[in-house]
Amino acid sequence: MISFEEFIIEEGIPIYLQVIRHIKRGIVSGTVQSGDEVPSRRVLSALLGVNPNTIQKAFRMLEEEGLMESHAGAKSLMALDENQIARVCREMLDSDAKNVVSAMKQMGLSKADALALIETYWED
Amino acid sequence: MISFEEFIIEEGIPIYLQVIRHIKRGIVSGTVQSGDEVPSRRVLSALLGVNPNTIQKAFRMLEEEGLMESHAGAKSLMALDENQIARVCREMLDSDAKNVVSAMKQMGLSKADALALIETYWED
Amino acid sequence: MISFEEFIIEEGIPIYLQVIRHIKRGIVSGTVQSGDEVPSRRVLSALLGVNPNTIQKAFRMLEEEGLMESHAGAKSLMALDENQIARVCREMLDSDAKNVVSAMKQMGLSKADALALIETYWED
Amino acid sequence: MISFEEFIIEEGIPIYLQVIRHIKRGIVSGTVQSGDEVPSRRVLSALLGVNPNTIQKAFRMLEEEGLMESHAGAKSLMALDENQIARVCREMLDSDAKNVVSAMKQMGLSKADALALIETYWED
DNA sequence: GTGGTCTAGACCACC
DNA sequence: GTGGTCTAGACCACG
Repeated sequence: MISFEEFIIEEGIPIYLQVIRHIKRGIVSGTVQSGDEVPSRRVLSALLGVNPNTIQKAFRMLEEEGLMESHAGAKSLMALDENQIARVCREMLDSDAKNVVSAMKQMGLSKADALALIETYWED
Repeated sequence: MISFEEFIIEEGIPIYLQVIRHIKRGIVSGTVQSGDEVPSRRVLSALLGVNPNTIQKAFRMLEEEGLMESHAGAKSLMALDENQIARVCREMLDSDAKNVVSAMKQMGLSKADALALIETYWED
Repeated sequence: MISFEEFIIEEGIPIYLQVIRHIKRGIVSGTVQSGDEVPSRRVLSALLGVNPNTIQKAFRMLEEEGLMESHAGAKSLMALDENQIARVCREMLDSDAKNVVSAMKQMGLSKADALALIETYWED
Repeated sequence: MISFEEFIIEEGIPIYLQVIRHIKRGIVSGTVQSGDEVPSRRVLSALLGVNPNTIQKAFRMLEEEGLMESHAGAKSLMALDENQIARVCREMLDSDAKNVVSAMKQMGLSKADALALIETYWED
């Protein structure tokens, strides 16, 4: 069962995108694997305090991307092959790294300063 | 005059928030200073290819935060004191650093791996 | 035993309503009479390829309307008196006739055109 | 401007389908023509007493079917060519005629009885 | 003012 | 219990 223990909703970003991102990060870390069971719409929406439809939208997009399988009346499962896992890893790491580098550069930090800053926050 | 040369609109995030973020990052980098002139709503909306109302919304929120001053019929100017600059720097760096550290940790990267990844992307 | 030989499920209308309508049309035609046996939930759900709960819902509404009687462990039977038969006939014919007349009028057909159209389709 | 004067919501059928049907019947009757203006989402939803999204869904499907054109910030217009008009006419008349003939036959009416019934209701 | 999207709650059919 | 759909209200960007 995929965990949403430490999931915290951020403001300003669509919740369904945050749910997708959470699962994809789990794929990258290896804690989410093919065949893993996904919490039901009702359970997860109650856990996160959002509407079941918001969860449904996230799951539907994951299904359209070919990462999940849903069948009416049955549990939803992750369905990942090697290519998909590799693609997700590449996309997620690329996206986050690019974003933070762009932000740091815009704020005038040197590479050394940026790395030092991130190293500092790592200990939190 | 505050520059929007390299400003690129991202999808999925409200544009007015991106405009605010751009200016705040300029404050952090020092390229935006107190007294600097802000492009007019009309000019900036044309430059970015968005609606003047969207720019208006960003400027209004910056005014409410006390970072900008607008007067009818006159140029808008940045109005920053030391405390505000310090606050903005702290908030922006804190936010971006926390986000990337959280993301990397969720994806199971070690500190060394994360720093190496970011270092790689810095050269782009 | 009430027949569901020619029953075909339409999309976009709740199935339990279609089941109720099928039985009521049988009442109008006289092929469904008081005392007639109703197929069991299990048999009918298998025949129509739908879930037993869906049939259960249709039967429960027919019971609440006083047209059917169910007893635990026994066959369900139609229970119709003259008033109910008359009411069902009136409601069903009235509803269908009104609907088609309204539709044809909205589509600008003259009475003669509408009657000719229906006459054509009758031969199908 | 397309009229929704005599539009009455029926229960048991999705409202957005009823809105689509209303417009298509207008196309059949010729009261809805290419280039005709469509009431805005807000105006129509208020008029019918439903949610703007329900109207939006109907309009979106009409757009996907190629019968309407919508542009953000601008009025929506009907966009019909001869082939589309012919197709809509055929589909709508066919559907309504088939439905009523099927219903009347299931209820055991003869062709003469059915025609007489409809003729009676025409005068309403 | 316009249309587009996100979030929310209720209902349907299925297992 | 499950997922799928319909209706509802608020917000965003646009003209």
